Formats: sequence, C-alpha cells, structure tokens
Amino acid sequence: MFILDPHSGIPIYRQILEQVRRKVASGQLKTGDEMPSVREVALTHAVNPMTISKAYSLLQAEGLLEHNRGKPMTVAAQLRAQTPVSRRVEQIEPLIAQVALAAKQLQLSQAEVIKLLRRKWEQDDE
Amino acid sequence: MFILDPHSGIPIYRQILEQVRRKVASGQLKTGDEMPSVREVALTHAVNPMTISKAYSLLQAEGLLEHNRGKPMTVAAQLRAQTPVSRRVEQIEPLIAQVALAAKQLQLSQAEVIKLLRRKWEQDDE
DNA sequence: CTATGTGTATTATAGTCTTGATACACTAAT
DNA sequence: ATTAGTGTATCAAGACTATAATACACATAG
Repeated sequence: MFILDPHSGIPIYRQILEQVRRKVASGQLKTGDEMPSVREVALTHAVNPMTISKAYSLLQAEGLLEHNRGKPMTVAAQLRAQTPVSRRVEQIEPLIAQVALAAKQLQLSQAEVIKLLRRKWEQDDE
Repeated sequence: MFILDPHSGIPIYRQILEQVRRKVASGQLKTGDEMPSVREVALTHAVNPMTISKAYSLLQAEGLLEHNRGKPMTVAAQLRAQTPVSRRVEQIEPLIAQVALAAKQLQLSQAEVIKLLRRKWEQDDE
C-alpha cells in the first residue's frame, strides 16, 4: 500500500501524507475505500503505530479520510472524482524542481536525466 | 551560491551538503575555490551561522573542503578532477526514483513529466 | 596596533520526529 | 459475553534540527 523509505530523511508520516494525497488526486483511492489498519502498516514497515495514526489523523483533518469509532479509516465522501491534471501537476512540481537543480549542479544533460527517468519508470513496472 | 528552501522539509545543512557534493563532483567547484563565508551565507538566507558552520565541518570531515585558522573554507586539494558520469548519476537516482513514484501515484504520463522537466529546465536558464 | 574578517566552541532553549508501553471506547463476528 | 479488530489518548524518552548570544584563536589589510 505504502512505499516507505526510513532512510530518505523524509519523515515517515509525511511520506504517507503525500502518497495518500496523490492517490486520492488521481482516483486510485476512491470514496469509501478502506485504508490499511494502523497496526498492519506499522508491522509491515517496522514502524510505530502512533506514527501511522498521526498521518491518518492529519489526513482526516484535511478532509481526505474519515472514520467512525471502531471502524477503519476510509476515503472521504465529498471529493472531486478526480483532480484535474493541472492540479495534480502542482503536487509534483517541487520534486521536478529538485531534479532540475540537482542535474544542473551535477552537469548532467537533459537527455541523460530523461534516460534515467525512463529507465526507472519501466524498472518499477516489472 | 546556494539555493536553499527552508520550507522543503529537507534540513538546511543537508541541502548545503548535497549541493557542494554535486558541484564538486561536476567540477563546478575546483580545488582551491573559496566557499562563501559562514556569516555571509547565514545573512543572505536568514539562517543561523552555526547551521552553515555545521555543514562546512561535515564537508571538511568528508574531505571535500579544507581550511586553516582565520582563513576561509576552500575546496580540498586531493580530489579526482571530475567524477565520472556513472558516479554522478548515483547522486541523482534517489530523486529520480521519487519523481517516478510520485508520477505514477498521480497517474501522470511519462510524456507529461518529461514536458514538466523540460519546462523547468529552461525556465531556470532565464 | 587596530579593525575587520575567517571558522568554531560553548551553553541554553525550542520544536519536530519517532519510539515504546499502556490503556480506552468502540465495532463486528463467534 | 467473548474475542479480535478498529483508531486514539497519554506519558516518557531520545535523537535530530535550528536558533540565540558570547567568546575564542587566528589571518589580513589599514
């Protein structure tokens, strides 16, 4: 469900926030979909349950998730079916900026970077 | 000299580490080049001087920088002239992986992402 | 010598991030 | 009723990040 890297320097709860936001924006997570339980995620990623709970709570405050006592977290009801591409693009732009900056400081060519991206893209598909 | 974003979630001293590593790897920083002073960087970016000093000290421990008392930080002497492309690529791969993951979760096409990258690339050149 | 410029050490404070252990209120199936 | 499953509250602890105000040792230009 989540792809978490504890060594990335990015706080775990933030990784979760971003991934849920993205999947909701693209429609991969739809209204009513149940999120994996706090304890399940905590176990599979060797992380403290409260860290996951914190992420879920923040997403609930954001209006992306909702839940009732004793029940699992679900994707909230009042969501635009799918965020338009223009809005989704905004979510990836900071990352794009980081790549462009890093590439220039490394003096890698645009073609080189695009090649790397394509390679990674297809590598994940296997 | 440095491009720092306090709101990126990435610690400031780490942003400096990465940028110096990249510029040294690409040869944009060469042996003997003087780094901007701790206080100068601190002022222009509204950051505490000790934060910059910490980054410099770590880079010194890494062997990328060196300095003598009362003198500015300089790029160290014993450096491979230019890190080969294969090694430089390793420094950007984690970022590429992040972009690929984000794009897929946002269901953006490969073409879309490449278009964004090209746009950002040229935007910075102006 | 003096003034200004290097980087750094020190001490204290604060906020963030994560873990750990325990406990609670509730739901749902047996 | 029991059991197992939800998310969450609480308290303690530690590591990490950054700020703040001083002070030190040294180099260099005037």
